Amino acid sequence: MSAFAPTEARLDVTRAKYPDFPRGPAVLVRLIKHLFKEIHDEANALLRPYGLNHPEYNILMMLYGSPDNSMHPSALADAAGEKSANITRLTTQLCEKGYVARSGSDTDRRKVTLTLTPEGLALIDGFLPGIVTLLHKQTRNLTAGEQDQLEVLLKKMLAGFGE
Amino acid sequence: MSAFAPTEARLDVTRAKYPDFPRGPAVLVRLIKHLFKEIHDEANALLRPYGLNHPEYNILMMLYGSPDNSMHPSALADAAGEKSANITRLTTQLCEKGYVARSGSDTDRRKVTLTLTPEGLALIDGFLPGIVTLLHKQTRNLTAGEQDQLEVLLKKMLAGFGE
DNA sequence: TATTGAATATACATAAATGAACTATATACT
DNA sequence: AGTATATAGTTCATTTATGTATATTCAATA
Repeated sequence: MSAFAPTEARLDVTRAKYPDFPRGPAVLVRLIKHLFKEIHDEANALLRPYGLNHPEYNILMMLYGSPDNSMHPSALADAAGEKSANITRLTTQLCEKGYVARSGSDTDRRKVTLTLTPEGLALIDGFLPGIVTLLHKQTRNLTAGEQDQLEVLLKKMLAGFGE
Repeated sequence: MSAFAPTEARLDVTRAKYPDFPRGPAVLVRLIKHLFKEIHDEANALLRPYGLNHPEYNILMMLYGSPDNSMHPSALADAAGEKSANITRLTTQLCEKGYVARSGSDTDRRKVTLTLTPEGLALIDGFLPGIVTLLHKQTRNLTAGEQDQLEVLLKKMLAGFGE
């Protein structure tokens, strides 16, 4: 039935050996891992024809989510959840492909500005319809009300981190 | 305030440029990415003193979740969500560290059985208290009822994949 | 029983991510 | 001004993950 059932069975075995292991929290964590993996894999499959992988897509979308289509590498690292060294590598690739442009800042010459090129914007316009379809597909089992509920609960859970 | 607020701001910008982009589904997907990253990072930090990373921990726990503390590589790959080539590498490491033993199967000699050694079990006993504490910490913002609700919704969402 | 096909595990080459210096610029303090 | 401290970004070595090809074994069947 569900692909998650074996995970719950393993959890039962674990709890038989180690009764303190908390079922609820463990299930939630494993569900999130499973969902992340599914989301990640499906997005990767969709993006492959465009010559992009998931991290590259993320970077393009972070830039697209900025009013002027541009960000500094450190902000980008923060937004995309990548290490700054990785941002350098990924944005270099995107520059080489012509989707992103690097330019220096006048006010602070340490800073670098990364901006979507017209080609980058065109690429985004190209894959966004597929992404929209995918997003709807990935949440199709939830009603609008359930999506709202889920959003509230996930935000609440996330707020408990890093304190 | 919330570390998630900038993500929502970016989403608003995106929707201004591309109105079809579905807010609810996109928020859910990004929340799951954020949560996964936090969970992953915190677990890694906890496990580092034991000389383990998250995938290695996962493998140990999958074996521990089996009644006889053992599994075949392909089942392990499935359970841990890793590619089988990666399972070979990871279990080789764990064998070298003495936490897992490889042995051939009598009935089907293609198969290899991976089993937790006494040292592996002792290691698990060593880190499990910390894991239990971490799991409680990661879900502390949710009441028991909310955890149940969240579990139901996540399972429902997960069921929509791969059909 | 010999042969083909499918499944399993691994080896090897390639790609991606991380962590620890390193360079250059900016800010703060005396 | 001059020195220390902090920050931005990159480079490089190492670790980690993935994809492809290969070897081994079992099952089916001619």
